[in-house]
Amino acid sequence: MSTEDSPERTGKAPSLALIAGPTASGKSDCAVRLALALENHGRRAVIINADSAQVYADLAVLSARPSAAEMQGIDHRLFGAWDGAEACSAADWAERARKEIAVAHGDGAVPILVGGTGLYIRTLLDGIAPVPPIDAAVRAEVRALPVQEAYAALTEVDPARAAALSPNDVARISRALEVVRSTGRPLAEWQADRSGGITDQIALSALILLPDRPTLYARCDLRFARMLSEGAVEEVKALLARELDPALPVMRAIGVPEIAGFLRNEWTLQEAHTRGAQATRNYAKRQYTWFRHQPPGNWPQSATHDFNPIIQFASLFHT
RNA sequence: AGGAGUGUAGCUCAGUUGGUAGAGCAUCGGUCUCCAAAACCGAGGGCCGUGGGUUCGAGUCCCUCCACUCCUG
Repeated sequence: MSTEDSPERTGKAPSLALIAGPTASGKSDCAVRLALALENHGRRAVIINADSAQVYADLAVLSARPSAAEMQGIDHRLFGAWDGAEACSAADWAERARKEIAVAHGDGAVPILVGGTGLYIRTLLDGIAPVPPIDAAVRAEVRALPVQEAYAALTEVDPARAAALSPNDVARISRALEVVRSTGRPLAEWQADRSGGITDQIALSALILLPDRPTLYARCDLRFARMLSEGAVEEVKALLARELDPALPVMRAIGVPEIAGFLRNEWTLQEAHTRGAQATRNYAKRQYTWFRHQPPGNWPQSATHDFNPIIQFASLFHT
């Protein structure tokens, strides 16, 4: 139900809020605070997950998915929406996020995107090359190749892409190779075009959370320690019992390999703790770099402790 | 106290028959078009425990001292 003076009624593009930042920057908390502030002003809000790990049902503790109490009655979407047995791609996620955003708009609610997966957010906003789904057999075949062979093969079929990549870049080499083999066209041809982006259709209010590095790392350590005391080991035990393909994203989420090693008696719980905390920090640093350089320059940045929804997202309140 | 051993980058360690030092990890910087909590690229950083000796030249050999570890008492 939209209020009299909502953007929809005034003919402006519907609003979309976005809170992004590295892991442990306090995004979820900020999102809930923004949602509550909006509701206090008579606007409904829906929080939509934009994190590639929180998407999996199997990872509640290890992905730091907000609990019912933390959600504080605000609608949350796409949290635990995928079964760990299936891999969620950037385009898969973007498609569902688009739908959730449309539903929210239809209800007169403000969708608030929260997450740390830059590629997902970019795919949703800017769209992505319309490469058709890759033939499963081709994908399996390509991924089974040792890097050097894959690189050599790519040099044959798509020399331009091969030249642009490091011969060690397994992920991108296999992507480029599967695209040519499956579609018959090199990646560059597909990438000449982008589709699916929603930037033109919405009024985006974005905020990037970038706590100072020492604070962020301290929060990463705290976060992993908390996970261990809140059932992370049990969660991994249950996940391992499913005997999924170890190459699946769920199986590689931070904390899973580390705790799995402990459960296999390869190292101690203390060691798993150390490794998990380290992996969290390493990840946070990569995200830091992404969020510092990849988003458009006009997206405001903020240290977490500065967060004040009414000031940072003023445009959502000036209706 | 005696015996043995170890002291090289923030950490774990390599350093061949003596020619003023390397790796992995961490840290820092960066890349990023469909498994991105992925994958990859780059940089900085060492009076080689201390003091002396041998030598043209010592992390590398000899002695002193200091620290730590283990064993025996």
